[in-house]
Amino acid sequence: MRVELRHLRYFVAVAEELHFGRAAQRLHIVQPALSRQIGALEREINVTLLDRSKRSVTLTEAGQAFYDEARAILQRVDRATQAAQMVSIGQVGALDVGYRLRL
Amino acid sequence: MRVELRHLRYFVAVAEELHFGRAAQRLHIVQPALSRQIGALEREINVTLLDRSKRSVTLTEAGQAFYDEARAILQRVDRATQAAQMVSIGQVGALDVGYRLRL
DNA sequence: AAATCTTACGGGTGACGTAACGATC
DNA sequence: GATCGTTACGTCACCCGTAAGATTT
Repeated sequence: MRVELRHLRYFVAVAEELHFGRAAQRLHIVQPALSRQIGALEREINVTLLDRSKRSVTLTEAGQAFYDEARAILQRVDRATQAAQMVSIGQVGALDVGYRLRL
Repeated sequence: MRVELRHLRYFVAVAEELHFGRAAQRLHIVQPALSRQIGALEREINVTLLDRSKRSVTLTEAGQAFYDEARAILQRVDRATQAAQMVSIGQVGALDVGYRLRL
């Protein structure tokens, strides 16, 4: 298995909600599906990201570090997509806006 | 559909090889599978990333921009994983190395 | 016992490989 | 006609939802 953006999207939701049920709702999936993917992620990178012991979910130190990175990565993917779209629109053959786009 | 790291990994391979056959070999998949995923990516973000017209594959302007970003994103995922592993190892309960890790 | 996360199990989507097709030189 | 990318088609993996289980309070 390899890490996919789905894993990051799911983990970010859990990290922000600190609750599998609410995170699952937010992702429009059910709790077991979310639990499995988080577990698969942790196994894949061989790191425990969440502490489920104390009746409440909390981030481990590694989980906090990974959360910050995951969020940044997801944002960067969005920005990369938008940038490509901008360049694409700005190209000859497409809608020529008549000026250079600042990226 | 949503963009996944698989799409970025595949696209980076094609962007570097500028040849679907060689890129597919490098990815240990067959050419049609690669072609489909690249097509799916282009459709998803609504951007033509590659020019297949002139007998040789070349990057469009948008493709070049997206390639740079994709590469950086993939590297960042690797670094995020490694960082989480470092923190994890450095935590109490795991193998305690006896000093603070520099991240 | 109620709430919450995990494990078991069956079904459907989609990623892949093989084969056929299209296009370019 | 050889090379290379795309489309068609069947198969299999895996992601998901439902149901059952484990655990904590």
